[in-house]
Amino acid sequence: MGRASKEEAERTRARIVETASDLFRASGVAQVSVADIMSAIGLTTGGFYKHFASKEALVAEALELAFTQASSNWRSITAPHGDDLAAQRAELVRNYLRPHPEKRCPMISYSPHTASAAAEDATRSCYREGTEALLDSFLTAGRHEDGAGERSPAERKTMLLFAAMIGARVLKEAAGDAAWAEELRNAVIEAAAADI
Amino acid sequence: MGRASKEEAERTRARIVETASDLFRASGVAQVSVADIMSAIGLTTGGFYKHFASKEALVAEALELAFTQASSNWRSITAPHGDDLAAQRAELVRNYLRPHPEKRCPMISYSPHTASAAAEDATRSCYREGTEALLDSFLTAGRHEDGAGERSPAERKTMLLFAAMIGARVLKEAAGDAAWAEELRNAVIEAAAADI
DNA sequence: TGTACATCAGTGAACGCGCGTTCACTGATGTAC
DNA sequence: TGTACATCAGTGAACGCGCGTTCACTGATGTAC
Repeated sequence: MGRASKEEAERTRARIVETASDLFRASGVAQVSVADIMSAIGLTTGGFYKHFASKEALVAEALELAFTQASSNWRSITAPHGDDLAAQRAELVRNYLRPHPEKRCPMISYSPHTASAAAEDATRSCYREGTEALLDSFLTAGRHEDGAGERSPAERKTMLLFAAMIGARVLKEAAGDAAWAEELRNAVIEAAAADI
Repeated sequence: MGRASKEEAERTRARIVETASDLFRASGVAQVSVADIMSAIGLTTGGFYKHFASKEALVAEALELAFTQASSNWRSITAPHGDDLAAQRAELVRNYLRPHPEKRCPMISYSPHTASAAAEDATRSCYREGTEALLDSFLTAGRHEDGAGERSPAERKTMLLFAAMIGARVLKEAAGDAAWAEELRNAVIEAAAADI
């Protein structure tokens, strides 16, 4: 043991953020303890506080990373469809509503924590900005329209789709298998494919 | 103190469920302790276990009550609009997306708990059935169509709206004030009013 | 109807557990000469 | 370059706290005679 080198320490810090980001995303912030995270990377609990002032301080960084990963994942999904924007958006929705046990959506996984009083302002800002980035990315996958003015009717319909895709997953995750959950999923996918 | 009468005990039990239902709905299951509930009705913690085997057993009953109240609330919203089904549905959406700090939506408040491993099957079934009832109520507010066969295209669009309304609120509650949250809300309301 | 006893709703302290955080300690790393 | 000392990443036990649950106890209610 003994003191770790500067490079090692920096790598440890990064691994804490990466591991926490994955675990929080899979199970939620409240369900994952500091000890869970540290033992997942083979260290003991106490060392955590050499890198972060509190668990909450980690949450903000983990959330930021989760949004970065989600953003890049969305780009990789839309990219193959070139200029066919409706196809891009439809593929995004289809992929979003496919069941992934591990890679859940940060907008959903972190929402209970962020909505609670325990969340610091930094966490909430991060959530706000991360979600806005995903929404923007979703909008440009549906329609090109630069200009910070009013949303076009088409954009407002795309926003409806965005909300629907998230609502469908929230209900699905809470309800598990249910005929209506499958129907909701299909209704959202159909609407995405049909340009509403 | 001493032993309470049968009628009193029955009333106590009912008050526990009512109080828990309100508190869980406002703050989430994990954020409300057994002591919180009991002290809210002026009793001490220990007495709780004369009525329920565990906190989890209460959750299922509280959730059922919350869904019953939400259902009856939805009926009171749609009722004044008589046969104008589009207006019924639009009013439901508008009301749902109005901010109420206390009367949050059980589908949202209970979702983190129900989605977690801590939830018993009874709780999950209750969530499933309660949500199905609200969805059915939302569908018949949008369109009359009895017959358990395939959903009509119009019904599938109404299901999209249902998911969107919930997704918009989840994001709004986590993000708080944000321009895009307001835009999402307006997009969903607009779609409801316009029959999509 | 009156009496003696059993029941059991509610009390409040205690238990056990998990968790976030702290702390004295270790020893390799970094630094000053 | 070599040496002596300070730093500090990581250890692992301990602390404090909140929470779900248990338990011995109280005394009014319910019941059996």
